[in-house]
Amino acid sequence: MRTLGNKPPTIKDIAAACGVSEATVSYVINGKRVLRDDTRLRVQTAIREMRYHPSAVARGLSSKRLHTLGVSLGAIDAVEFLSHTYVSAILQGVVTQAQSNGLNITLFTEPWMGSSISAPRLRDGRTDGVLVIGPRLESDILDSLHGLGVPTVAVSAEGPSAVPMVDVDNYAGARMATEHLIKLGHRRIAYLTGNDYLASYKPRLQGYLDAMKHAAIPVRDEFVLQSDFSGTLMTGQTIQLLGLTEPPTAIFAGNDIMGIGVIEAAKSIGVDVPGQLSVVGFDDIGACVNVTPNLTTIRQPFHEIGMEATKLLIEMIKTGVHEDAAKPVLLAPTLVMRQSTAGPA
Amino acid sequence: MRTLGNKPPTIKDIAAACGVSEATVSYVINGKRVLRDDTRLRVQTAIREMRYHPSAVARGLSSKRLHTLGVSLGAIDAVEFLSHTYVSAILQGVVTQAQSNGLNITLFTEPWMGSSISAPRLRDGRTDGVLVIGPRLESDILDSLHGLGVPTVAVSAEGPSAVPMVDVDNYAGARMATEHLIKLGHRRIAYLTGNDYLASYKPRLQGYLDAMKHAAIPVRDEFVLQSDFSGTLMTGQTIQLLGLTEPPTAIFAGNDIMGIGVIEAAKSIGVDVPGQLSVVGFDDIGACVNVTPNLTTIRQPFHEIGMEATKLLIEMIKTGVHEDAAKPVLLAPTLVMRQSTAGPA
DNA sequence: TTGCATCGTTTAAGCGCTTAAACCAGCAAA
DNA sequence: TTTGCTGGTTTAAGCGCTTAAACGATGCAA
Repeated sequence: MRTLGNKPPTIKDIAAACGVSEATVSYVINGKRVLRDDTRLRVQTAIREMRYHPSAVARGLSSKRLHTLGVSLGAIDAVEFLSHTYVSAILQGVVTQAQSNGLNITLFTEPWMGSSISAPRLRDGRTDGVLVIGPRLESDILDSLHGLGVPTVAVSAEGPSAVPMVDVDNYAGARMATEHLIKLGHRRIAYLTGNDYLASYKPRLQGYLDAMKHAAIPVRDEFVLQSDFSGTLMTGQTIQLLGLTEPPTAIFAGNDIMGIGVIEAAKSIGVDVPGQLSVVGFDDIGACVNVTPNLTTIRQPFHEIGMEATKLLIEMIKTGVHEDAAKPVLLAPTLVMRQSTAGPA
Repeated sequence: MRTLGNKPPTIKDIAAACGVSEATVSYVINGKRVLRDDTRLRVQTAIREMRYHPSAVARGLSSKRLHTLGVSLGAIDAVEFLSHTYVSAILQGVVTQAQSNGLNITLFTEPWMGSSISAPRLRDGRTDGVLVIGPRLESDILDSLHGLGVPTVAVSAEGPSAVPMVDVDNYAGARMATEHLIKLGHRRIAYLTGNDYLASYKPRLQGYLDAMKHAAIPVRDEFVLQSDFSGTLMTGQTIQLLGLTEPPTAIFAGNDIMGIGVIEAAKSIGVDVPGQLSVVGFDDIGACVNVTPNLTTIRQPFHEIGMEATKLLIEMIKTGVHEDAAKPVLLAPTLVMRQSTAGPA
């Protein structure tokens, strides 16, 4: 047995050991004042020898900065959310940027309980600002945080909002995907849209619709389906689509998970991809290259999204201001052509 | 333009608004003393109306608890590390457990710089304890934290150590995998081991060796290769193995990424899996079911590992003690049979 | 009536830092 | 010799909480 928490040295201990005041030690640490060389050296040595490190908490209390950014995944269930590879991909970007600015990341695990309860918690001094990833559409999290004056940046949220936002250009991506199919000669193109509580799917649907319209291809009602990530629903819908008397020759899936699901479903009923059916996804998650055929998709620059959002947030924290209703930063998607698309039979 | 950070109300404001002392407000919040009903109600109302939430930092300073657990991915590069799906899987377990205990998670982004620099930073009051995931073998992080009295639990670390550890039973898993192949009739079984700075691969190798020994199958030197996650090295090694005059009929890969790489490499040179070559992986990451054929593998209970480690850590923090040199907690792996293994040709 | 719990609340110290303001040589200028 | 700087350091207040200890008002037994 061993007792934990033998108390770490404080600034007082260092000051005493060196025969100087606490203020002097503080100035040595923060370099905010010129000190005599020998004093500085003496203090630095003591710090090293006594393995002193200032308490972030005490520091935070007096300086109002904890050098930590909060990430709220709480708008929807944090655990489930983390399981989506795209969330970890964004998180990687966040960590990269935070790391190079000497900041740590705190994951808020509590689910969003509405502005009156949750918002104040995100302002409890633990973090200098908050990054909100993929808030549910109906959540008031962004406005609440903004209202409380918490530096906030959102990723994959619905605009316009007073909070700066970063996202891939969903509209452009969807249009790109659809136009790719049209260019290949497809005209019967179906679209599978994702969970309706996420912001990304509206502009994607619009991109699909506009691309069709622009090519003067009428959109059939039965070709636009609301799906979700669950395999069963997706499989059923794919089979249903392919069972139509005039089945689509191509399916644009709102994300890769669905795209892969479509491929599996098609294969399961003996429909050849891309021979009889072309499939395009969205996101470019790692699994795309593990399906046969590899999934053609629209790549989201997740890492950049995370980095950019974090950069904006750090900027806000530093300057202490931001423009109301800044335009969303939309990063460009790219078409990644693989093996799941070809001309129609 | 808008200025951020309009100051949140403090306990003082609430006290003033209610005409009571700050202590009373504190007691209302923490319930550590009996108060008259009307006082309590009055304070609670004010708290709600003024949207007050206590500063975690101030609280942390006086009570030495920030209700936050630190996760150090810093032993190796945090960003790269996060990209491994198994890290996010463990993280999910950590978040699950933390969430149900009302704790948040802080990701430490700084790489490990040696005990004298990094260890004190992890004791800066920002977190109540630290979870170290997959420290590099040569790192002294565990001993340093232990020496400083920081509540610490390690995942995927090498034992024995004074720090409590949680991991899958790597030895049992590897042995299970190898025995599965032996049972199928294989005798020429190769083993591809992973990066040598991670703790998991030693017991896995030993499990393989012992299984072979137990079956009285001599292990050929050329069948045991040190590989890593990079596709190029793996591909080359697979092709090299299959090019031997007496090639292996089965390959046990130290993890799924390598296992999938082996399958791809085999397919690329026209070797049928599992017809001519059986492959087993380790981990059971999602991608296993996206390869053709689906990868047979040893499943690690990542979620449970994360949960268990977090549970231990919370326990340590609560009690303030832990036994020196506790036995590592090893969770049971399971064999997941899919399509990449069959009897030898 | 006095003494003594009991209950509800306040006082005040302390957590470990930062930082404006005060202080105190030592030195140059007048 | 006095005055006024200047550079180096200390003083002390404050950040927003928690909590042991003190306090005052009641109620009750002796």
